[in-house]
Amino acid sequence: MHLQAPKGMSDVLPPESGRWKETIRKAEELFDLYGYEEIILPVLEQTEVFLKGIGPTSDIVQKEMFTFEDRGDTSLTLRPEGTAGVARAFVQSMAKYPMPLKLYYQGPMFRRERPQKGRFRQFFQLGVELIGSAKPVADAEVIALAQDLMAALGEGRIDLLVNSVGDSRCRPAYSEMLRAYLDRMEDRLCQDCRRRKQTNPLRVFDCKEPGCFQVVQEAPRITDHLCEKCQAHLEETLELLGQAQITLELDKSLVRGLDYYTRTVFEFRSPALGAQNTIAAGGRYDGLIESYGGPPTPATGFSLGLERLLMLHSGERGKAERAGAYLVAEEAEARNRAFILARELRGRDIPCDLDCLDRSMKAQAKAADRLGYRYTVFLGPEELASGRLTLRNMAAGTQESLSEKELIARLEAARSTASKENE
RNA sequence: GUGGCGGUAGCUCAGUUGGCAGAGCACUGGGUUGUGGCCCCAGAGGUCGCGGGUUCAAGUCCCGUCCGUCACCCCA
Repeated sequence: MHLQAPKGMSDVLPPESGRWKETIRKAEELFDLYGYEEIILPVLEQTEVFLKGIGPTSDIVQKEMFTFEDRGDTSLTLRPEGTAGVARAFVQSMAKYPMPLKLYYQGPMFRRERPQKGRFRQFFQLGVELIGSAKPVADAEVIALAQDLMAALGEGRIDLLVNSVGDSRCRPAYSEMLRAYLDRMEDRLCQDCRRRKQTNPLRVFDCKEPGCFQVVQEAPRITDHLCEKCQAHLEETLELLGQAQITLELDKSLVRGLDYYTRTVFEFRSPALGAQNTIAAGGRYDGLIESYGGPPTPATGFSLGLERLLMLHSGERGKAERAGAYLVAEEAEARNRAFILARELRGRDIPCDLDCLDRSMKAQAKAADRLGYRYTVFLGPEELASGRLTLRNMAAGTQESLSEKELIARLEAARSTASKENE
């Protein structure tokens, strides 16, 4: 029997893992720049958290959650997204914190879907939540932050789509209007949309069937039926984003799958991806925290799919480059010296490595090249006899004979040059 | 949950009307380069996804099953 990772869950191997780490590090730098602090949450929540937050009729809750009974009395679920957990933690422990609260989170999310390009059962999200402000400037800030993330970490064209889905005042009336319209057009809708019409009429806007597309062209848009306050909120948000020189498209058919969204919703999409082309998405959720039993608290945020973001970087894989040295040694005595020298170098923060497979000098030199070390140190028979070591600069192909002391000094000097270059 | 395509060496794949399981890359040893990259020689590496069936004979044909992939559904 072959052991393998569960369906839709993959190992992130080096050197890919290095790119992950680097991307996460840059994102965190940006979060910090905007004044967000990390909240570290459990990967499991009581199932109730997601039922109430995401909505019992949503697909995520209906068929995509990894849910199990914990010793028979509590139903637990692997988190399918991050916002519900943040809201739960807020109500549990942070309701008295000074507002606004600016939080970011990162980690794996889980949805039991059929995997395809850009969609996995375990996927890694980075997200931010700005809690406590109902003002358009809050929406504009998280969108601006997301935009900066795209600019710093994305590649190629990335489109920003924005819309408003209204609030508890204007959305119910609109939903009725839309459903009535769709009822009249029923015979032109596909099977899926006839079902959607009942469960979540807004989603008909997402359908790719040509017939439905035509029907939707003529359909009333939520954006044209917002109440006064939602309308003003949208206009102010767009105004701020315009002033910030952020280019976007007001997409009146943009809707989102999670029930908790109110007013502003947005998505960043790349045409370079497959069918799953949303890299980051989010919006406002003014009712969520109150629905968890907390004080009425407006909030807005977004999350980003790391795998999808990284998929944009096609094939560019530079050879790994390492400061420091690879130590090549032939005979047993030389190998022992290399081992001691490696400890000495590492103690001085100089990266180094050496053979542990008893391989030939040639194979070791090859390894030095493959691993990308800037220097190779040779402890061959000649070096052993003379007591001096050979330091070879791999890029230049030059080398010199040095005492161990001189060699260490040389590598230390090179290390500080290297760290300056990286800044 | 539904559908299309696929599964042969670590990776990418070839394998004829059923007839001894192959190539390139990577890997290991060696030659050459003063000691890596280029080149040359040699070597190691395979339950042909798994189970059943047809056949003298199955990687190849049939059935089932698992896994992967892309799309639908839905979503980061």
